[in-house]
Amino acid sequence: MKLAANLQEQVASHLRRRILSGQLLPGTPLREQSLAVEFGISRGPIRDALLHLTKEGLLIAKPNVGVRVANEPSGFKRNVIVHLRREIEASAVTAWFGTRDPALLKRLDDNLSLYKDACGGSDLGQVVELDMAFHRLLVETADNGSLVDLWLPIMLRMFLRYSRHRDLMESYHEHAGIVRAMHGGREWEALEALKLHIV
Amino acid sequence: MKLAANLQEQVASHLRRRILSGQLLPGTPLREQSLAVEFGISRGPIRDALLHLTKEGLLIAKPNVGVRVANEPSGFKRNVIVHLRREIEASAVTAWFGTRDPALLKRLDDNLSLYKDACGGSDLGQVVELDMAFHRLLVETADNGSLVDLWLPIMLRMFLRYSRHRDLMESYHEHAGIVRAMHGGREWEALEALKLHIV
DNA sequence: CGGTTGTCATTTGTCAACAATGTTTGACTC
DNA sequence: GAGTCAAACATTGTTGACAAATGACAACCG
Repeated sequence: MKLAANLQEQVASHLRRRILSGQLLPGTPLREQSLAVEFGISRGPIRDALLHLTKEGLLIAKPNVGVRVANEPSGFKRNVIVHLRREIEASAVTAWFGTRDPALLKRLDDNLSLYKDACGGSDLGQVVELDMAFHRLLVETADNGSLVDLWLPIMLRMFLRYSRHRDLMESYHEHAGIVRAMHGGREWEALEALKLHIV
Repeated sequence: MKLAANLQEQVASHLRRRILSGQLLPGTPLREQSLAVEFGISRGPIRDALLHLTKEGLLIAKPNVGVRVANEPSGFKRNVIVHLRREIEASAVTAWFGTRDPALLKRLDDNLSLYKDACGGSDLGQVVELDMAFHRLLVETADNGSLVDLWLPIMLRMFLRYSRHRDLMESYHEHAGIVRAMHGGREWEALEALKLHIV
């Protein structure tokens, strides 16, 4: 985890985690002034952070009224999101099989062992963090990470209902299966496992 | 064109148009202070607007340094973007064929006639505007427009190289072909025309 | 001469006060 | 008692001043 230099990023990261871990439920309003006193800073950086999160799809904003935590996507929208994520991550994995850079495998292995522990524990925020980190690693490797900014808002919208749709340990085994196929150089198997994992 | 109440939106729209129409080339730095005096307002709303456009992918930001107009996506990234746009817009059109609401056809027809004129003229900004409006109409109809915020940043990134990759009049005929198939209730033909149009 | 350090101008980051807008409350009318 | 209006409040929008970070360039040292 890298710590951001500017307040804006710090606030954004903090709020993002609180939303994704379910501490802030959909519909909860976020007031600039309250957050400012909570973080002990002025409203400026708070505004920037809220704008960030709004564009990422985690908050929705109404002019002159404020922002609140976004609702889970509808079934229709979620279905589209699933296909988009598959498209992006599959493209990245396919690209990796062109190079088979072992550096990625190392990082995925490291992530996996942490993820396994987290799934056993009770810190949902940690689980979300590592799950996202895993997929981010996949996306980052392709084309100098050019897909990340495309992928992130899509991923985040999907994770708005994270807590409700997953058996954590099963999720770990799916990750492990993907990495195993990559280790073995079995491209089709990796892509298939990835596709089945993203639902 | 709807005029936004707050300065932030006005600035964002204005800059967005200048970028998409090619008046601001990739790499061009945008300084908060300069823009503030140019628009005759303070730096606050400018900041917000730049943050907006950064999240939309039109600008890239470096902390403590500033923003500049983003480069065209790489070939690899562009290819992914094409698939994402196809997925989103095809989903929307498929959903429309479930209802066949004639209101959309009316709006598309109106857009088409304006678009035809624009493609004949020389105002590239106008052409871009109407082209985006056409596809936005498609996306907006499905699921109460829930796909728009997903679709917009993807669309915008693709339009960063708008001027270079299109014969305008041919683009018009492709739009017309899609609408024709929708009028006739020929779903497969509409989807196929859409897929061929997005390249 | 190559590299390093210090200074300076430029630009973004942060802040607190003020203005404008939206929402709620409560009196007033019918 | 239901509806309407206005005033009070809460919240976001905007502003200008100040602080901190960055990059360029010149002076300095090896």
